[in-house]
Parts: sequence; C-alpha cells; structure tokens
Amino acid sequence: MAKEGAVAAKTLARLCLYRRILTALHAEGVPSIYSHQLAEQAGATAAQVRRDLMATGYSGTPSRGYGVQELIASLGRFLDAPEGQGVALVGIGNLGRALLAYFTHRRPKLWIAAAFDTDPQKTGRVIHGCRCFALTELADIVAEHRLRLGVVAVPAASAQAVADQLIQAGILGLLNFAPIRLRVPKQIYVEDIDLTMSLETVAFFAHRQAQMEEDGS
Amino acid sequence: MAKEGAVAAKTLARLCLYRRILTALHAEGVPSIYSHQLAEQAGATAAQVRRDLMATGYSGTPSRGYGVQELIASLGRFLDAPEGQGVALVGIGNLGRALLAYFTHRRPKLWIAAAFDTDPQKTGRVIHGCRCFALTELADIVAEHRLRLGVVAVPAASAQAVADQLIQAGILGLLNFAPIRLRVPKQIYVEDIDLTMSLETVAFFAHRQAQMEEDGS
DNA sequence: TAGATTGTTAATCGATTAACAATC
DNA sequence: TAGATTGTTAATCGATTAACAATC
Repeated sequence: MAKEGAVAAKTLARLCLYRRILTALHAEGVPSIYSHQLAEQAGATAAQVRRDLMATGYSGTPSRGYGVQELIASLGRFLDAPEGQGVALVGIGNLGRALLAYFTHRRPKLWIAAAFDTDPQKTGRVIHGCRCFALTELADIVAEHRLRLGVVAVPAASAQAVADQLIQAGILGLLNFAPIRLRVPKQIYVEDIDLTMSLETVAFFAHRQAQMEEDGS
Repeated sequence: MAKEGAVAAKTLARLCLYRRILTALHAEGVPSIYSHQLAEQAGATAAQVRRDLMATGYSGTPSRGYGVQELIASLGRFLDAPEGQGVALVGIGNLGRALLAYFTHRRPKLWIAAAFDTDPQKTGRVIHGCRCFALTELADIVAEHRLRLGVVAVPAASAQAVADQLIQAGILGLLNFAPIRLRVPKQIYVEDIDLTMSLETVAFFAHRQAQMEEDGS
C-alpha cells in the first residue's frame, strides 16, 4: 500500500512488461518500435505506452519511434538496482519450492539468495541451487548478504510473524503469498499475490458468463 | 479484461477477502460485525465495505451491523456457483504441482478436476489427488466434467496455444501464470498472475526506499 | 513539403472519499 | 431519547482517454 512518489504501481507493472516484450524483439533484431506497436503487444493503449515511457526519461522520435536497445537500457537504469538485489524466501513448502525454481535465472538482477523454513527436514540443503536455512538464521543471513527483498510463502497463521522478522532484519519490500493483509510500517512496500482470491474472481465471472449464455439461449 | 456488468474486479477481490475474514470470525463464534471492524481487518475503509456488501444484496442494521453467518451465506450465494466449479489445470511443472497442492480443499466450491501436460512422464498419474492427462484429452475431459475454469501454468511459448485449446473446449474463465498477454474472445475472463512482474515491482520500490534512506542519512 | 508519430495539455471516466438523512 | 451505524447521494481524486502543437 506504500505508494511511493510519482510512479504508480500500475505504471511499474507495465514498464516491466514492456521490457520483456522489447527484450524478445531485440533478440529478433528489431531496431526500433512505435508506441502503438508496443501497445498492441502489451495490451495497452499507445498513449499509455508513451506516458509510461516518459517516466523513464527516455524519449522517442517521430520518425523512428523508440530505439529498442536504448529503451531496454533506459528501462534497466530505471527499474533495476545496478548491483542487483538478492531475495530472502521464507517457506519451503510446495509453493516455496516452485518459486525457487521459477525465479532461478528469470531476471539477471534478481535472484533468491537464501530460503528459510522452521522445518529441520527442509533446511541445510540446496534446492534448485539455493541454500536453505533455519528461520533462526534469518537476521544474520539477511544482514550478511544485504538482502532488501522478502518473499512470504508460509501459511497465513505464521505470515505476520515472518513479515515482522523480515522487516526487523532490514527487508524493505515484500512479496506476500499468504492470504492475509500484513501490517507493516508505511515505508515497506508489500505486493500481495492471493492465489485463492484470483481463482475465485475467475470463478465468479465464468459462472456469470455461463448463466448469461443459458439465459440467452 | 472482460469487465462484466456492474461488479468491478476490485470489489470482487474484496468480497472474497471479506468472506475469508468472516469465516474465521464465525469459527470464533462472533455473531455480528460492524463495517469499520471488517474494514480494519481487510485493509479497506468502512465506506468501501458497506458499498461492496450492498452489491451482494445483504443489508445490515444500524444497531447490530452485519450478521456474520447471514453475511457468509449471502456472499456464498453471490460469489459461488451452487453446484461448485471444477478447474482444468494445464502444465504440471513445478508451479503446476504447487498449485495442485495449494488449491486442494482450499475452497469447497472450487477444485482442480483434472491436470494436463504434453510430457508423457507426467501424465497417467495422480498428483496431490488429481488425475493427470495428456493435453490431447483436454477437450473430452473438459466436456465430460463440464469444466468452466482453466489455469494456464505452462511456459510463455505455449500459453496462447493452450488458452486457445481451453477456450475451444468450452472454458469461460482463465487464470494465467504465463508472462504474456493472452488474446481471447471478449466474453472470456482472464486474470493474470505475473510472478516476475510482481517481484520486479517490489524490487523497484525497495531499491528506491534504500536510496531514499541513503540520501536521508 | 506531407504525413505519421511524439510529448504535452485538456476532457472524460470511474473509483474512492466525504457528507447526510434514515434507522435501530 | 441519544448515539452510533446504515444506505445513499454529492464531491473529490486519480487514471485513462482524447485533442493538438511540435517534430522528424
């Protein structure tokens, strides 16, 4: 909920999406792109793309649009921490392990540096290339590796305690998969991913569509 | 993107959240609740709660607020398909298997009825209680079980083809984990969960906060 | 120059917030 | 009755969309 400064979370999300699209285009050798082309691929409007890109400080030209390579570089300067950022993942259950696999080599400037769990069966190992520690070691490891990001992949009952520990250890941003609203200081950014809620939302609209189709026929 | 009728996706998400909170309160024996109490727990405002609940057709009273049990029932009538809805999951990789485990018994009216993959090593088995089929069997199974919901947990390269197949089979709502924008007919509801984008958003704000703290000190 | 695209400003739209009479 | 909460309407806020001069 901590909406910092001038960049809205929606704009941020779109910028990440643009970069992904541009990276693919760059690999194909595309030198430049117009806003409406990028918009088409991103599911946005050309005006949105132009406004979003202005936030990064990069300008296009009317004749050639935006240079793909330069724009990727500009997005990198805007979005990334130059030295990269390690992530502390807490919760090595089914979801936690899937996230370990998923985020491995997904972004060059973001990696899961350490995973934590209270279950001694799960700690002391290396899973998907990531070392797993006891939760009691959290503060030390976070400090040692100067981690700023945390992923909460534990059951709802322990999520708040885990978030408190992460913040106490110096974490500044959280990606939370637990289906509760975390109470955090206002300078901490929390992004919630609520899998059940998302599926329920889909279920609602699908059920409604089914009813409409029944009524219509 | 198919925003159907009068209920905004944001309201929907909050209603799901309210129900979860209310269910916990009901288990504790709480008989009734005021909007500001529910708002407090949901991270919303009291006015939002009252407006959201009006959409479900249930009314509170000034003296007692909202009856917890009645409200849960009302939310159920509004949100759920009475007969429940089965889900077709496509992609039995790390993420797909985690989702199978996660959604098992998570909501009484929502269950993953069948999982699909192209890899013969993964099909013909039962994982977390769910039968796994070859993707070629998708249309038959979806029709047989009258599935309306699909989860796309395959790599980006095959996501559009999978979505097309699901929609062709009769699916009306999609939960998409692939990091691309799916092209679907307008009556199909798509909810995107983009894990990388979410982590990148957290990373941006955390990096920014770190810089602000450096500048400040 | 002509034409399409850019950055920028004004208008629109929708959701949130504030205000208030009605109610228990 | 007094007081707090409810459902409802008006005002505010922010983002999206439309409009347009500047630019290549």
